[in-house]
Amino acid sequence: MQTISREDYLKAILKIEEEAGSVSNQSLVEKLSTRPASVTNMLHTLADAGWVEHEAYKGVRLTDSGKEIALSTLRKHRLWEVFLVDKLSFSWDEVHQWAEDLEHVGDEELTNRLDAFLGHPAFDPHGDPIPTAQGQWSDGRNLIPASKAVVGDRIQLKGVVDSGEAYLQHLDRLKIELGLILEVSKSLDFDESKTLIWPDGSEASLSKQTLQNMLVEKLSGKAKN
Amino acid sequence: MQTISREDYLKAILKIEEEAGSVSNQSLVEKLSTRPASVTNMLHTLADAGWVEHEAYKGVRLTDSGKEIALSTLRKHRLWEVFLVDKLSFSWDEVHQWAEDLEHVGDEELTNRLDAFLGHPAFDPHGDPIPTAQGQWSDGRNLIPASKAVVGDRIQLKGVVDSGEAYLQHLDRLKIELGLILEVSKSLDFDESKTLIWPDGSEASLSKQTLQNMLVEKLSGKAKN
DNA sequence: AAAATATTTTAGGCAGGGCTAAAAACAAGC
DNA sequence: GCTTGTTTTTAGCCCTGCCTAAAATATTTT
Repeated sequence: MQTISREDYLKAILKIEEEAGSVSNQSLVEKLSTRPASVTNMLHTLADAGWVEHEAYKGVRLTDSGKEIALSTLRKHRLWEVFLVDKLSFSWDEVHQWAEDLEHVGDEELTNRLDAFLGHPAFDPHGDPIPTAQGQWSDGRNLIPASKAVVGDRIQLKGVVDSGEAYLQHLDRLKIELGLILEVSKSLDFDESKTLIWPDGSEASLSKQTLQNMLVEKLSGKAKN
Repeated sequence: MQTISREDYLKAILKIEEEAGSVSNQSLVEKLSTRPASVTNMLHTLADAGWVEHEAYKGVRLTDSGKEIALSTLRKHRLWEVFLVDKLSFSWDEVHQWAEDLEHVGDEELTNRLDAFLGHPAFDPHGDPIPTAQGQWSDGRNLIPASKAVVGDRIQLKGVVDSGEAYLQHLDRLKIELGLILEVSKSLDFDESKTLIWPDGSEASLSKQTLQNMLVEKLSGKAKN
């Protein structure tokens, strides 16, 4: 039977599979801020339910039914995040905690109605793609970390790698939000920082770390000098 | 610390206090579909937290802090019900279960934003008053059960006593919804049933039980014959 | 390959909240 | 006042999911 904790584990496993390919207990300890023994415990529970395949000391893989639950939970999470930002006017750094709770509420029917009410959004407030009701969620976009952009590029922010509160607030303070178009004006080999130009003409220098977490699309049209 | 179960108990105690004046363990067993021993257990927990005063074998009363939590939970429950009906187009008999989950999500801030988004509704889809952020919720309306109406009265449905799914679906089948205005055309002493006239001119006879659960307002203007 | 280090599992507890069965307290009827 | 029936409490158990400590297995280093 599905519980909040089990859904959280399945969602974490799905995300780690995407990010890293294979899922170690250690990676779950980190992602879920828990203890190794708790992970082993829960993996047994999930394996007994047929949601994961688990071989001792070897790692874990989602089964089809486990992936279905994980995708559904992720879908709910991201739709509720859109709700909180679009309808209740929260900022993108405030919504994660509540979405963690909301993702465990509602069935497919409710989720689909929420989806329709929100206008079938394709991306959540952090630029992450929202799985469809059929469980599709590869977004087909070709995003690169802003750290890979070179001088002269015009780039548009389409997502973030780390959607933690601290990082998002950092972007807020820099007046960087989803959809913003920036131009790379300088690049320092020394610390791999870059200077960017905002649409209003202002400039600022961003650190390598900040740039690595920004997922951008290179715009075809070059900037005019 | 607040948990889902504790909030459920506090809300149940509040409702029983309103309905019956005093709260017995038995009444909680019925309201929460649980067992006597579970109630005793939880009342100890709630008393230790300072949310209720409990004297063995004597009954239980909410403290101020307990009442605050109960009212806040009830407020969230009813606001989410409005959301589900107004925004996601659920019918009034479908929303209770999800609202039971949603009422445990979010803080005051989220609740107040939801309230504003919904346009500060005063009543939920069953006609029950929604407590304000300050915990006021006496609605001042003077509602009577429809069973008290007499022939010739024009009555408007403003709420229901029992908002269980079965009863609400019964009303749906009769094309009775909140705000509907009916006229009493016949009254049978025999079984205390009454015949009512719909705005479209159709008629139907309602049982005593059905009428007792409908909370109505008598409209001042008499019906024209 | 052996030693040192890191990861995972087992063993055994704990807290929350549910349950049953039996005992205790209260309420009613005779 | 006793007896009967109902309500409440106690006692003891179960399940979920967390934890620590220690043992077992992998991996890395030398």
